[in-house]
Amino acid sequence: MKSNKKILLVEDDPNFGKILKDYLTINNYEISLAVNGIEGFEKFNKSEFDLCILDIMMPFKDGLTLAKEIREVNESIPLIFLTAKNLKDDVLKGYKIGADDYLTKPFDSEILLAKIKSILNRKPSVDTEQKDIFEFDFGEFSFNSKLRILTHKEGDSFKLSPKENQLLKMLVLNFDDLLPRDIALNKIWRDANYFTSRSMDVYIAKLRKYLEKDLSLKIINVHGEGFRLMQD
Amino acid sequence: MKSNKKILLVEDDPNFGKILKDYLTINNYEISLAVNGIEGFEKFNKSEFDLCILDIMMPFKDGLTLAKEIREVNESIPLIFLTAKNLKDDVLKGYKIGADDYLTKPFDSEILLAKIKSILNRKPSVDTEQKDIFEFDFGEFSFNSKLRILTHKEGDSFKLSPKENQLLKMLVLNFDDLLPRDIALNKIWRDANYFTSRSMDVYIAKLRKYLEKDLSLKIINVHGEGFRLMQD
DNA sequence: TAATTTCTTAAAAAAATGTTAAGTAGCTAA
DNA sequence: TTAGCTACTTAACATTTTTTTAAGAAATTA
Repeated sequence: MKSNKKILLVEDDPNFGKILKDYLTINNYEISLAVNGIEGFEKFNKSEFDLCILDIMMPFKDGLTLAKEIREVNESIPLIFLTAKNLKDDVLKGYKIGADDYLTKPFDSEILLAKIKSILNRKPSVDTEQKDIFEFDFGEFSFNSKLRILTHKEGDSFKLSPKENQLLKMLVLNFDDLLPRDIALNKIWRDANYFTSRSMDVYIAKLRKYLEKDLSLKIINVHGEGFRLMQD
Repeated sequence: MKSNKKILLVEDDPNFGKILKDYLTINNYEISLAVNGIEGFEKFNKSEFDLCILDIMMPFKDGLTLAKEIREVNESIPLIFLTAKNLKDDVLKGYKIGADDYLTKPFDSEILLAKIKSILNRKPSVDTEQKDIFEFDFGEFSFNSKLRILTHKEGDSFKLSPKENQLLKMLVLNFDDLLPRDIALNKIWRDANYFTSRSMDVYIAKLRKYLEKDLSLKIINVHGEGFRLMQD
């Protein structure tokens, strides 16, 4: 049985990398092996993977930095980190980036295999991402989320900060519909707690200020649920 | 911000269990602590949980056996195992049952927290959230349970509170049929006792007030059983 | 009839949001 | 290097919304 699942393995130790690659190959995964973060990112961009296994400690570009870059391009691909030592800080950073798991070397290969299976067998998640679209028109505004510029018909235009931009983009993508708080927090702030939530409220206030140029547009709150960008 | 996520923690060491429970409680999770597999399964069946943390080594009924029973009833709830030693066999069995993760004692509490967040923040899988119905028509009303708006034909519309909304949704889904009190309490209040029951009565009264715009609709009480939304 | 359950209203308590401003950290240019 | 800029977070206080609790009346059941 061929699993036909494709895994990107980034590991700087060539011996260990080779052995791991062979082991996973025997178990019906298609493995692309990169020896450092730079090569890893190149390979990642060249083809489509189902999972990444990243060593954290690597020369040139470490696994966490690589993970961040990967997350910027693809926000849902599962990431497994390998740590040489049980460095708590690295582990926590990894989770913050959006790791699915981490393993401390030396680890048992069967356990890695079990983890991989467990992750890949998960039901596919809803992909909310719409990567290519970055120009939007709504109300009297046009909004370029790549340049982070919000322009009003009359000529006024605002440069948006990264967070303002992401939040507005999510609101616009869900125009007239609910943008759940948790979803936005986990996507933009990568964590949902009291403080990130308050921070989000501050950003909502900022966006409201921009949008008040068009009186027909409103960001309304659905108490306890989230926000909704709508037009009368 | 209240996370309102409910976790079933099954751990036979009372000291450790208590400390872990407190730690997670501080971090805004609602914890139900059971001291063995038998009690764990009882608690699991009594209310709705978002996640289970199971110690493997326990008297009477070990964590793996409990996990199997839980899986028979609920095939998607995330499971985290705690193992006293790094017993490979247990770990593999755990994954086979459908564990999301395991942690070897002693573990760092922050890491457990990161894992919990990571698991709970996963995007909802396709079959649960996405296909969810949230638009209903009944009597002279249309009801959007996502935006929590109940609209009467004449144009009147009400913003519903989260609890009003959930309760109405359950009534509508069981239109003309009995909605058992316990079911609703466990689902919405996540607990069935005297106080939640009184609270539910209050909400029933509120819903009746909204619905009286359409005289043909009624929420009738089935004494000792529950409520029934019906139309003459 | 006594015990239990439900109805209703009001008040109290808890939680979430709106808004402004101060604090902080990182970056950049003089 | 410092001063200034930007983005973001945190604090503080006001306000709104939601939920719980209490308590007496009414209804139902045994």
